[in-house]
Amino acid sequence: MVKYRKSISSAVIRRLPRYYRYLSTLLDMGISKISSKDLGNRMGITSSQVRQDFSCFGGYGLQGYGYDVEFLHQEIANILGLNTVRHMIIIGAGSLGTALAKHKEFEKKGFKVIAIFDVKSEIIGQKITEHEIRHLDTLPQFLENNHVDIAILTVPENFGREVAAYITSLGIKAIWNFVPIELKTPSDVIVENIHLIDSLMVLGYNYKNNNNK
Amino acid sequence: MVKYRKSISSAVIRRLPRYYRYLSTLLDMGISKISSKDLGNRMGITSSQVRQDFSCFGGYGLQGYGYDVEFLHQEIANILGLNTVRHMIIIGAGSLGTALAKHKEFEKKGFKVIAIFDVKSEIIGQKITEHEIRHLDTLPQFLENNHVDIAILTVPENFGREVAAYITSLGIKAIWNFVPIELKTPSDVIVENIHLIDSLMVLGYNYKNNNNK
DNA sequence: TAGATTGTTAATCGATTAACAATC
DNA sequence: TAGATTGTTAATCGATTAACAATC
Repeated sequence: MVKYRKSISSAVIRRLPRYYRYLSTLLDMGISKISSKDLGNRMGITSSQVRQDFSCFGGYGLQGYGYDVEFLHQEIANILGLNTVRHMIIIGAGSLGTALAKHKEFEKKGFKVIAIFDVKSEIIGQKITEHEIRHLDTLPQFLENNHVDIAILTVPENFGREVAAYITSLGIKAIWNFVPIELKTPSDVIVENIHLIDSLMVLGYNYKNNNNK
Repeated sequence: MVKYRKSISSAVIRRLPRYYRYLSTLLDMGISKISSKDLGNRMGITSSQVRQDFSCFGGYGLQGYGYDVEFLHQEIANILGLNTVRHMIIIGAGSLGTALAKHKEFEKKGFKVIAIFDVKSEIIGQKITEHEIRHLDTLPQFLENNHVDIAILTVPENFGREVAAYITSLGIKAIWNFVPIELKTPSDVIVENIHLIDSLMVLGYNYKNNNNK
């Protein structure tokens, strides 16, 4: 079991999925051990950073040898909680919400969509994959009968704040927010933003200024 | 006209869309001037950072007064190039590609989808919004007749590398990549990643560890 | 003018990189 | 054992924050 008391910097945490992806690839390639130098080279980061990052969690390597790929892969999965199934609901069954509902990769990593909500009466009852779109008014009742870990917020911009306030009032503790606004939530509610337009603007800037490398 | 020689750090650039959003809101509220202190408070950052950021581009404020909201808003739009229309093509007409094609907010900020490509013969010719899905084989010809700034990559994971290599070989210089892989591209090709699963894993981690604030 | 607030320089903080003793 | 490579401490680098003279 992994032990660590000091909180890990978010810079390190944001690199973990990337390590995880590279390690998955190595596994697929049948590579069973790797050094920090080799992994760093593949990922375009320094070996120091690789070792520094992993040592945050207690050190998974063997001096003179390197890291066991399968073990390291599994440990990162543990740290990220990929072995626990997380139940997600989607709020907003527009094209983006629908696309996320149809995305198969999330469930493979333990993130399972269990229901979809909207408020447009015309679409209530329609099916997306195996889920009928439910009316948002039925969410309180749904939460009584189902455990929900994460709400995916894909509502139109002008409803973002209101809906976020509503779902947090019902006890939702984690929001994956696709609405291009900053949500103000109680401090025990985790928000992770995907601000598509921000990302596109940064791309546009770098394209214009050729700021790549 | 804005002048600056030294390249601006990417930390600053990534904050610009956020400033832009806040300034849009202020404009909507009819607020015409704002101090770095007030703006910082609203955004949850220090006034120092606000001033430091804007001073990278030459300083837009007036001592003793603050910043003119409309002017600042316009200047950030200029820096980000939002006044220039960028032509985008979508490669991969799955649910995610389709959702992005239907998204109306991009065009409002100058990012216009002009064509959609895929390779599945069953869907070639089908319409998404006003665009017929074209076969990827017709891309070279399309590029001869149309200016394209940005390619949005929404193909399945196993085709990501191949398709990226193909489109860069055809002269594409900017890729908005939704495929959960690292693209290796020539140094004059800009890549901006949206790694949905990475973001979700970070959310899962913070949810588990309640690492929010 | 006096008060407010900028732009900028200096100080601090945190993250990355380098170095190396420990050890497999 | 000798060579390789870790985990960790120290040095460097960059980004954020604080301070303040300039000035509207």
